[in-house]
Amino acid sequence: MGHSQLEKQKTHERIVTLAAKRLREEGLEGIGVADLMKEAGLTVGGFYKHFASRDELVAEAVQSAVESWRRQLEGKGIDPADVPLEQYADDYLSIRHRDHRGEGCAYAALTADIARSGDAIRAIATEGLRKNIEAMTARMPHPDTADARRKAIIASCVMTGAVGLARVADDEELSNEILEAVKSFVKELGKDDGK
Amino acid sequence: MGHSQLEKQKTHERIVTLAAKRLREEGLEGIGVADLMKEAGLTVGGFYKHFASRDELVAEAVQSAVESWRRQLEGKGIDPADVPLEQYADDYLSIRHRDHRGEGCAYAALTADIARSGDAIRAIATEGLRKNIEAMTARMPHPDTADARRKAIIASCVMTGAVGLARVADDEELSNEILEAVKSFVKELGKDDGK
DNA sequence: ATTATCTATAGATCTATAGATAATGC
DNA sequence: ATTATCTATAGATCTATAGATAATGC
Repeated sequence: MGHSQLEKQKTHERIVTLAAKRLREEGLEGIGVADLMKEAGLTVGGFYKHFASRDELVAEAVQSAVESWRRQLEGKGIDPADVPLEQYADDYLSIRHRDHRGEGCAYAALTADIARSGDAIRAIATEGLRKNIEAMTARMPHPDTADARRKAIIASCVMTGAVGLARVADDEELSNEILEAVKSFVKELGKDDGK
Repeated sequence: MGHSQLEKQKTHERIVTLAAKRLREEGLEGIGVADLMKEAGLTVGGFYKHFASRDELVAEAVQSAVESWRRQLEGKGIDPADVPLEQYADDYLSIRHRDHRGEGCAYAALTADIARSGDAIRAIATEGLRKNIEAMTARMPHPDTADARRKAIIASCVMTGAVGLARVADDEELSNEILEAVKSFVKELGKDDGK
C-alpha cells in the first residue's frame, strides 16, 4: 500500500504496460477495468485516480503497444534503425511473434479494433504507422527514393497481414506456409536488383 | 407476425445476413443480440428459437461474411473464377471497399477478432482462407506452380493488410497512398515476366 | 492536510429464459 | 396441437462513484 507520488507513477506505468499486453491479447474491449486492476495486484476503486475513463487507459495502452518493439530494443542497447530488413523479417514473421500477441506488433494484433476506435486512438495509431513506414523506408536500398517508400508500404502491409492470417489459420502447416512465403518475399524486396 | 416454416427460414437468413454486416462493422463482440434483433425488425425473445447461443449466430455470420463476395458476384451471374487479378485488385483496394466494411472482406474487417475466437469460428475462417488462396493461385500466371501459390499467399496478405491499415489511417492522403502502392504491386505480381 | 488505494455499491447493459399471444398446419 | 414471435425479467457483468482507510509530506 505505497502512497508516495513516485509509487503512484510506477503504479500508473504498471497498469499501462499490463493493459498494452492484455489488450493486444484480448482486443481493445476484451478485458475489463476490474480484471486488469486485479492482474496488476490492485483493486478497481483506485483506477479512476489514474485515468478519467477506461477509454483514456486504452489510448495510453495503444501508445505503449505501438512503441513497445522500439522500447524493447532500446532496452537492450540496440538502435532500431540498425536492425537490417532481413533480421526484421525473421523476427516479425517468426512463430514466436505469431504465438505471443501480447508482446508483439500492435498493428498485427489490433488493426481492426483501432479502425473501429475513436479519433484519439486512431490519431495515435496513425502517427505510429507513419513512423513505422518511414523506418521501413530507411531499411530499403536507396532509401531516399519514392520506390523505397513504396516498397516500405508494401512490406508493412504484407507483414501485418501475414501475422494476422497466420493467427487465423488453425492448421499449423498453412500458418507456417504463410509466414515463410512472406518472409522470403520481404527479404527479396530489400535486395538492390529488384525493379 | 408470420409464423410459417418458410417465414422462419427467411427470418433466420435475414438475421444472419444482417449480423454478417453489423459484425464486420462493429467487431465480433461489438453488437448485442437485442440490438441486432431490433435492427432486423424483431425482438430479443425470438432469438433463441433460431440460435442456441450468441456464439452460434456469430459462427453462422462469419461463414456468411466469408462467402459474401462470392455470393454477390454469383448474384450478378459472374463466376468469381473469371474475375482477373487486375480487376480483383482494383475492387479490393478501392476507397469504396475501405469505407464500407459491412459489405467487404471478412478478413480485412475481422482478422484479429477471428484469431481470438474459439475453434468453431477459426475452423470456418481457415477453410475460407484456404479457398481464397486457391482461387488467388488460379488467377496467377502458370497457376499449377509452387511460385503461383506463393504469390497468391503474398497477394492475400498484402491486400488484407493494406485495407486494414488504410482503415487505421485517419489521414486520407496516407490511406490512399497505401491502397495505391499495394494496388500496383498486386497487378505486377500477376504479370508473367515477374521472377 | 492531502491523497493513493481499498471496500462496497449504484446504474447500465448484456445473455438467456419464462410465460403469453397469435399464427400455422394436421 | 404446435410453434414463431412477443413482453417481461432474472442473473451476470461492466463502468464509474462514494466513502473509509492508511500512507505521505508540508
